[in-house]
Amino acid sequence: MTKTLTARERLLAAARALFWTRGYSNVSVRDIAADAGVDAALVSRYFGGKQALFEATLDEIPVWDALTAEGPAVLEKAVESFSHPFDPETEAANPFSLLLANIIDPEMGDRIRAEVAAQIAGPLAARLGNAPGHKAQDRAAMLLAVLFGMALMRKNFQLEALGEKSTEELAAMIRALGRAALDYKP
Amino acid sequence: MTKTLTARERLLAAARALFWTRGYSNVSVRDIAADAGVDAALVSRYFGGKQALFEATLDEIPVWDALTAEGPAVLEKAVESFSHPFDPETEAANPFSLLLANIIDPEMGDRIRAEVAAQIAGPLAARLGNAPGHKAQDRAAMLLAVLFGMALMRKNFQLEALGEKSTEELAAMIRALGRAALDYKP
DNA sequence: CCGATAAGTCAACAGTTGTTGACCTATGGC
DNA sequence: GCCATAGGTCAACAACTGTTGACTTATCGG
Repeated sequence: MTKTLTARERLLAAARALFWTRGYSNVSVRDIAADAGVDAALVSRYFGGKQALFEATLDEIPVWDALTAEGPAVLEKAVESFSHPFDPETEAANPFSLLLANIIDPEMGDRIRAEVAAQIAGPLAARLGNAPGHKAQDRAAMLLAVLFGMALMRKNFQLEALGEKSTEELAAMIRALGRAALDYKP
Repeated sequence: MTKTLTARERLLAAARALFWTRGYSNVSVRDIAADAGVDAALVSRYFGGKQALFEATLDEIPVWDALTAEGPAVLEKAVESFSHPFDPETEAANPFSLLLANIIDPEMGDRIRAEVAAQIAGPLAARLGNAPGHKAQDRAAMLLAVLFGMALMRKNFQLEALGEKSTEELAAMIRALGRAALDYKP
């Protein structure tokens, strides 16, 4: 029976939803506490402070689908994970939103950069593999640029052309750009 | 003789440099005043407040090169304006940095979205023009995704693979993705 | 039933934010 | 010389930030 979550759990859930969408320094501990329905002092009590609470939400990032795929499925999984419809509810649990929302942050930018390098860019390059005239790191960077670029245009810049597109149409657009990234030869 | 700038001018210059790189809510009026070497009260005196000062810096955005070009030169100008080496000095005057740094901001996000739609995405789509099976808005959105995506990977996420690249190498990568964007057919 | 301990509230702290009104201080016209 | 005025400083304000320690309340073992 999980009807009554503990205050700690409610804080963590509220923190994730807010941090992942608005960014670290745009969220106060009082905002989080209010959403969780508890006192703000509990953030320091239970987690040790605002920074530690943010760090705790980072531990909840799931492993990226595309990194467990093989061969051509890597691109297809990557495309899939970036073409879901834009729903503000779901968005609070989207790890890529977290990265975008906090990469600008003056306090957490470095932390996010490290996370991306270690959990996303590095593993992706390793999975793409090297080939003659095909530096894996370059193609990984280009693929990520395409994926995050399309997410940015759709969710943050909210370009009119992308707002109305279905999952399939979006997937086709991202797939076309993703192929160009993976086919790139210097 | 412009040896001694007026306090108003120094405030505007400092505000642009800070707002365009760190983002609106990550900069305090005291930060700006300190950089300008004047009192923070002058921000409200001369501009009417922090928001009005930010708005004043938006008026200094130059017209994007690519929007004055014709035919294939549109892509080439666009590529060029996104492949300059990453220099923190120059960056403070880069309008695309401004857009990236403030699109997340809870207070200024809407303002930036409007700016992009009116000054960038709209004009670009108009310049690309429609053709059978070639919706201009779609291709404009994809091109912008490629451009901003690569800028994001290079300057914000600071991917290792892109840090060492020369202007020509970067231009080649962005050009390859840009072509895929403009060639896209649904 | 009773006391210990966990779970949570409350008020207060010191620091920072944007903004305001009172004040100072050069400069130039008469 | 004098004083009006633009140009600028200073101290203070209310609101908000993260964090702390004292306090209250509920739960449960004996």
